[in-house]
Parts: sequence; C-alpha cells; structure tokens
Amino acid sequence: MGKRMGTVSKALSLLTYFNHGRTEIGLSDLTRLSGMNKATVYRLMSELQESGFVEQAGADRSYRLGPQVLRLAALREAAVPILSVSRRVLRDLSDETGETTHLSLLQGSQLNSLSHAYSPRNATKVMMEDAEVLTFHGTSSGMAVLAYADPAFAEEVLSQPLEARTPETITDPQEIRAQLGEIRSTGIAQSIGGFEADVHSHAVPVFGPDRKVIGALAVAAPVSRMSAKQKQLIPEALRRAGATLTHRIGGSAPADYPQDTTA
Amino acid sequence: MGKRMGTVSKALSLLTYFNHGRTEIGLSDLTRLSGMNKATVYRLMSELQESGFVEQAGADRSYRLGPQVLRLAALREAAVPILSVSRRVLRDLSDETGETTHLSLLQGSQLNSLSHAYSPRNATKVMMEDAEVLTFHGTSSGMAVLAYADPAFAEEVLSQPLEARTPETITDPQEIRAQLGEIRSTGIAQSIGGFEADVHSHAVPVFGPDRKVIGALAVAAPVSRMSAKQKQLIPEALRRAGATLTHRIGGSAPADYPQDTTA
DNA sequence: ACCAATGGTTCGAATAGTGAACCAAATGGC
DNA sequence: GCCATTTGGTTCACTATTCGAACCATTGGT
Repeated sequence: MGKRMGTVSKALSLLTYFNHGRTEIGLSDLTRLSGMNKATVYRLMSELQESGFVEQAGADRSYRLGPQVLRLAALREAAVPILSVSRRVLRDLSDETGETTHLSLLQGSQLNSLSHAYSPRNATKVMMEDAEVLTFHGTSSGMAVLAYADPAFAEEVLSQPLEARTPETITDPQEIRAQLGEIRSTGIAQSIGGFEADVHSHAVPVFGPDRKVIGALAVAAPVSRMSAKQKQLIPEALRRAGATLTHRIGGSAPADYPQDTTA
Repeated sequence: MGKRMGTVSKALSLLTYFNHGRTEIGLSDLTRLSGMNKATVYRLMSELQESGFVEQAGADRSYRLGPQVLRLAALREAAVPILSVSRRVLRDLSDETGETTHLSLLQGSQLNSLSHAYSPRNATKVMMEDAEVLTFHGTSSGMAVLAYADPAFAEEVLSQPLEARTPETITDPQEIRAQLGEIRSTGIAQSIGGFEADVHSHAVPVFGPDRKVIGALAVAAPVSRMSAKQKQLIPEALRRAGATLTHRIGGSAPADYPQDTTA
C-alpha cells in the first residue's frame, strides 16, 4: 500500500483485510494490519459502519462485513450477468489467439458450453454451438472443472461408464486421475482430439465468489495450426483471460491454484 | 442528504443511487442525484473505481457496480450466512404453501428484498426481484419490521410523507399505528394489494442475536388463490418458518413476541 | 454552424483528515 | 490484590485533502 491514496481508498482498503480465514477483525488488529494510525482506522471504520458496510459483532467490538454489501452484490448480479461479462473476455481472447474460444458453466452435474467467440483471422476454425453438453473426460474444459471440483463429485463422474467420442479419448479412470493431478499442478488442462478429431484445446477453470469452480474458459484450435509459438502463446493468454473472468464476476481462485506470478 | 458526512460516507452514499431501474449511472446524472459538485463526484467515483467497487461500462462512460462487491458479499456470507440459510427456509416454505416467498433485511433505515423462492406448483405466481426497496407502510414485510423496530424509528418513518403505491395503500399514520398494535398482538402482518394490486401477502419479523428485528420473512400470493384453507395454512407455515430462520441464524425473539406454543 | 449535452480538469480557499498522546475498562500474570 | 499490558475509544493543534466555480474537449442533435 505504498501509493498515495485518497481517504476513500484508504477506507476501502481496510475491507481488503477481511478474507475467508479472517472474517472478524478488531480495531487494534486492523491498525497493525494496515499500518495506519489507530484514530484514523477508528474514524474510517465508523464511517463504513454508518453506511452498513461493516458492523460490530456482539462479544468484543470487532468488525465484520455488514449487510449493505449483500444489496450491492444483488444489484451487481442484476446489472452484470456472467454471460455478458464473458462475451468480452471471449472476444478479446479470440482476437489475441486467433482461435475459437468458449465458456462452459457447471449446471447441476452437467457441463454446458454457453458462450463462444470466433476469430476472423483464420478461414478454418473450430466451430461451436452454445448449450452443447460437454463430457468431463475427453474435453479440456471438463478436465479443468473436474480437477477443481469437489473430489466426491469427480469420483462420481469417473465411476460411470466413460464413452470414447474419438479414438483419442482417454477412458481409463486411473489415467484420468493422474491427469487431474497434473492439471492441479499447472492450473491448465489440454486435450488433443479427445472430443473432436484434429482439435487441440486448452482450458482453465473459472471460480466463483465462494472459491468453487463454476465452469471453464477454453481455446480450441485445429491441431495443424498449433505451432511452437502458439503452444506458448495460447496457455499464457488463456491463463490471463481466466484470471480476468474470475475476477470480473467477483470470484477468486482457491489458495492452491497456481497464481500468476507476474502481477 | 442534509447531514454532515465525511468523505467516505459521501462516496458510499453515491452507491445508494444504484437500483434495479438504474444499474448504470453517468457522471452528470450522479451529480444531479446526489446534489454534489461534479468534480467531487468524479473524484469519488474514480476512487471507488480504483477499488473495484464500480466500473465504467464500455459505450458511454457511465458507472455500474464493480466485481469487488461480490467478493465482499461472499465473505459476509461466510461470516454470517443469513442468505444461504434463508434460501433453504424459503424453498421449504414455498413448497409448503405453493406460493412465492421472500426475505427482506433492514439495512440502515431501508428495507431491501434480498432473497426469494418460487413454487413450481402454480403457473401464476407473484414475481420478485432481489435488492428491491420495500416501503414500510403498504407491505406486510415493512409492517412486520416496523411493529418490532425501535419505536423512535417507527415514528420517524411515519412522520415522513407516505406514498400510495396502489389505491389500496394505507397512508394514514394513525391507522398504521393501530395496525402495528394489532401486529404486535398476533405476531404476523398482512397486506392486501398494498404494494402490488391483487397480491395478498403475509409476513413475520426475523430477529437477530440481540433480539432486535433484522428483517422479515413473507409469503406473497395472488388474492384469487387465497382460499379459506390457504388463509389458515399460510400463517401457520409462515410462523414456523420465521421461528426456524430466527433460530438458525442464532437469533431469538423478544420476550413479548407471541411464541409458537407447540414447539 | 450552432447549442446543449456529455465526461473530464484546474486551482485557490476552506474544510476535513491526521496522528501523538491520552482515557477508561478489560484482561492477564504472579 | 496488584502491576503491566491490551483493548476500544477520544482529543486537538497542524496541515494535507477536498471542495467547487469555472474551464476544456467531445459528442450528438438540428
């Protein structure tokens, strides 16, 4: 927090010290965490409290987030449905990579492709349909979601018969479990010809506000166009786009997700 | 906003101008709405934008709520899971009554509808929006809250001009005071066509850990469907649901609240 | 070409924020 | 029972920050 900031930014920065492990913070703790003067912190918190952004818990007088944030969140949701947000991210990602991109969301126990974007750069491209059901095994999006989903859910999916859409589809549960571990360590999934022949796709998970995976963002390219250069560019751009989308919809990645080191 | 307020309160008060009818507001509009100087509004909004509380939409540069509010709402839920707890209660209550149910919470001096559930049983149903502002007079939820709120607060509400949303809305303060007394003796409020025509709604107060009213739980049905049987079933189910919700969030009703005798 | 909007910027005057020091009330050793 | 430390909360002289009238630069309508 080395920068010069106005009073409002200072006040709001106090809210950043709340997280899943620290839902209540006392005045003295906040003073230490923020490095500001105690009187300043007190006054700022008093104002935040008047506006309902924080409230004081009963026992000690430590602060926690107030009910007002719920109202704002409901309005944000009404103003910015995830899909419209994702469209811009998808278009930018398509422009950057020159390939087809799509977003899929976990709805119930089914993964649906819900939005996509094409790049005008290349005449040949991977075609997509919205509301297409994706299998978990054999698609990069499905694997990305599975890698970060509730382990019980993943096991349930793997316990069912796994259909091979193409000769390349991997259907051995043991091999898939191994791949999921690998995805968890890199934060990105890929599949070569697992769903459609000749398609090389990459995918990253998208997380919601509760840090749970809600879907996946993917880039699908013809294998013939996957040059060495593309093999580097696409994962990079995809990672960035995934982080952007997760952030724009108010989500945050779980602590164990491989974070972007260059902020 | 005639009161003296610090910079932070001013900035946050700008956020109150967002609602369902106005999810995006331009600089000039905000200046007019708030009555502040344009330069002031601009600077405050710039700071809110830096913190991610608002963002500027693409086309014109009008502002809308930013993704940061979703993160805070998720944390608030982690600390005080009212919404997630209420969702289950609402769903059960909708299933039991066959009607639309909703929860509203008192935020500052404003009552906001924050969560709702529909019943699949009937094709016609009362529709709801989250984050809608409810009037105290003319809604069963508002009356339920007012009946158990600080008397000084109730009087302040009644001293202000009471708008009639429908021809059925009761706007006479004296008559409202009489109704509040009645609500206190029965523990349940009802309104027929006071907010939306042809809607018969019942509401019970919800209490926090300090025994103060924090909001209301309501059932809204089309008047045409309010048979004698429903007129008995709904209040019963609502009372039970209200007690359950108050209990689940760690609250307790004040001593003078008409308690469920059959525990 | 004009006018009336819009978003954005400037700068001296005035207000609002700052922080060291200070309370009173809980805690916690011992 | 006592001293020491910690807590949340408050004061007040100093000054940095915010305020607001007036200003620009664009845009869109006629």
